[in-house]
Amino acid sequence: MTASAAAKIKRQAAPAESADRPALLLDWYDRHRRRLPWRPLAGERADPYRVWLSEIMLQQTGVKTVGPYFEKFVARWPDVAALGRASVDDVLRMWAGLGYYSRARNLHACAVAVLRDHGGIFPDTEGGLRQLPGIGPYTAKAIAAIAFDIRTMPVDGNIERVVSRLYAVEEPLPQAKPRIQELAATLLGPARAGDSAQALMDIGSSICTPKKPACALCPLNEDCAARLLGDQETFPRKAPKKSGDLRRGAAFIVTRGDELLVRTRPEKGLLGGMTEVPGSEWLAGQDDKEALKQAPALTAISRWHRKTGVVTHVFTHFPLELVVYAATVPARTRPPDGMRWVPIATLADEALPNVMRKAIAHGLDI
DNA sequence: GAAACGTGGAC
DNA sequence: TGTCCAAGTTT
Repeated sequence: MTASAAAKIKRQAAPAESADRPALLLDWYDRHRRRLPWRPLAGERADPYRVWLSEIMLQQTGVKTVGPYFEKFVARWPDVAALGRASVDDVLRMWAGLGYYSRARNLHACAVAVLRDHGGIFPDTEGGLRQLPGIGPYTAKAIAAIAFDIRTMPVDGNIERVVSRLYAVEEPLPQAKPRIQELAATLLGPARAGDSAQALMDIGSSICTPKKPACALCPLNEDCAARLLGDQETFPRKAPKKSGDLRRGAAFIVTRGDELLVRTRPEKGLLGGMTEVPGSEWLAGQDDKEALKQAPALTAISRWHRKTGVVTHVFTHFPLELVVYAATVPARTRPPDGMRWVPIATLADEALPNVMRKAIAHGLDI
């Protein structure tokens, strides 16, 4: 067999090997990368603090949502030392509305640990990063690659989708995670690991989208297995997820002049450490009358006024329906144990999750 | 390994 | 309108 014949057979047998995917990826990134608040200009060194902060905020949260929060945080706390000296309550207040509030606690705990145990300098290894609160396997790899140019491939939801399509991975998620991690790592070149990962993320978010991917624009389209099958949208395979049962409860809006009665939720669990108005438990199959029995014990209240309609909210694992009861009490009425009065005018500064903002708006007719 | 953990946007 | 998805971690 001649050399050219052998080469032809090889091309046909293994087209994936004919393209230098890592180089294609980096070329594409240099021309099309998104400009984002936490990304340095091309060629500039990444700031580990900004990389870390953005990675924590971006966990299960969209780029567009994170933008304003990221700007607020870096304006108030320009480096990890400043954040480490802040109070958890201040951090929680700034985080309010972003969701997944344990991230905010872990963010603060991480800043404190970096300050106390590492002299205010982030560890520059994957293993060192992994030890810090709020930094799991993905985030450790992401910071290592993006901030420290360590040759490792973080795999997020975007990269999972891109890689599962590129190789037409039939195994469903989450079982396929180890396999996808391996395949993703083959897209790493000899250098610029962070840019390789961010190239895949950008492609995943703007080209290799969940619905109707724009394959014509993809630098890896020539030997994408899913595209060759004409089956792009069906990857990644995943088992259907079950939604939780509807839970019901009551929220109690008690006003004393221009002040509102609130309390702080326990540190652990749903909306941990956040501010709320007093309320009943949230249970499946609970009715209004049952929920009203759990109203705060205030003898000054002569009657509850049930507001028309309900407040609905959807959490990750269950939908919620809240009925709202309102009442007013005289000036100088003492708050029940564990509760406090806050001026309605300063509610914007409270660590109020969105479900509570909805309930308060409904109860106050705002 | 599965379940808990927020919220908003897109279709 | 309901469903899916978004730079996952913790228990």
